[in-house]
Amino acid sequence: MTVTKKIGRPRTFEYDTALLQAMGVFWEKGFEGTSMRDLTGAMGITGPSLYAAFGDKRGLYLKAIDLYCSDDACTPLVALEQEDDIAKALHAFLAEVIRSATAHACGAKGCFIATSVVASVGQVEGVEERVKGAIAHAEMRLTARFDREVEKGTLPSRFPSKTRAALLFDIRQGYMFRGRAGWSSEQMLEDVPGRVDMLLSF
Amino acid sequence: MTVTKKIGRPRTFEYDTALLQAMGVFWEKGFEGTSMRDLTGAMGITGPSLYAAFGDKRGLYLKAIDLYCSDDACTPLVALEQEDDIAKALHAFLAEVIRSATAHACGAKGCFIATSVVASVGQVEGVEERVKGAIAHAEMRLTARFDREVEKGTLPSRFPSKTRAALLFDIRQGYMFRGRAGWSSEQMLEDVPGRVDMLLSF
DNA sequence: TCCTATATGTATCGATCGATACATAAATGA
DNA sequence: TCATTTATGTATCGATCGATACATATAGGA
Repeated sequence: MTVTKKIGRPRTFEYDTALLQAMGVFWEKGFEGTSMRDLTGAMGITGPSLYAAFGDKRGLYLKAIDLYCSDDACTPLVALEQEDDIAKALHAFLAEVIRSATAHACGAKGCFIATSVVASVGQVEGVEERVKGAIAHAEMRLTARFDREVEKGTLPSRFPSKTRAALLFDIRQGYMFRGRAGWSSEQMLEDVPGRVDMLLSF
Repeated sequence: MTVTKKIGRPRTFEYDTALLQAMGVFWEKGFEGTSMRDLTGAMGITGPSLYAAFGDKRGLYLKAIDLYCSDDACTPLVALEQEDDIAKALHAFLAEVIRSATAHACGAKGCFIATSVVASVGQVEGVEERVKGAIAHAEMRLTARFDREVEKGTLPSRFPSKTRAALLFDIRQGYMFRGRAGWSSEQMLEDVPGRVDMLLSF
């Protein structure tokens, strides 16, 4: 990676770190519930610096959403893709879903998209398309994981990867919702094995 | 029902109707995103009347949540309970879920609790316990519906009513989430039959 | 017909909202 | 060295926020 030198006074804060802090605040308080004071306080920068770097409050919000949806930000998906045994992979996926739903690094509960951003659909321009994109992206990766097993021969060729991926995704939403509502991870982990069996049945 | 006459000047608006209007606004805009101006405008009353009748903004919000959770406010549950044939009942339940997720009477999409109120958990005192209660209440009714079939003998005694009810509830959350994100009812209705079969398998 | 109790409408409160003007600081390029 | 460019810190903008004081209106009870 080349360090491109830019003219002008350099930033005294890390862009990505500040964005991550902002995401945490939005996650917990929602778009309207978050004030500029909340943001500048958590990000450790002043108002003008925030506006110069991220545009306005909405721009920062959309950038936080994009950050959450990018790369390996979704740890359950990463867990699903890294484990070769499909049953273990599904268990790892759901366990990680439950873990992140009850105790995420940023302190908030649930899923940033599913239990926080979703409420701003129709209120903040640019959110709906991003949520739609997040669903499509996640379901694509889930489907691909099932397809991998079909190609390996572990699952039959008639296995409905797409519909099972959709079901798995909805199960994920359920756990995220419960997590936000205060359910304990122990409560939710109980029926994981049974659900894994059902997801793989044919 | 006895009409209890009260002293003092009578209200010029209907309490329940105004509360329903308020719920619609909260549903669409969220707690923080809703202003008193939004509320008084939709409810057709002035600020002082609102405060006199509902306490404050938070009090009105909690009363709106209670209204949504009460009685037959949840039309999918009503559909599930009214149909005797369990397969048809499940289909009717999910069809009604999808219908209400995409085109509810109040104009908002998704589920008031699952895609709007959920974001205010931890932000508005009294919300978390209500969301928890709503989940418990819904799952109880779903479980009872499966148990009814077990008692009838339509489903075997070993049928896991409780875990299937939880799965059905999570499927509901998924549809509500997708509805809020802008999915069409046609898209969602596609895999309903397959999911009904899965819910009834043993 | 008063008295009490409740609801309404007008007008407005202080606080906080998101956003910015302005001067200053710190980097590069000529 | 000096012009240009970008970031920072202070101070503050008008708008809107949730909430209320006050006078007035309308009911039942004595």
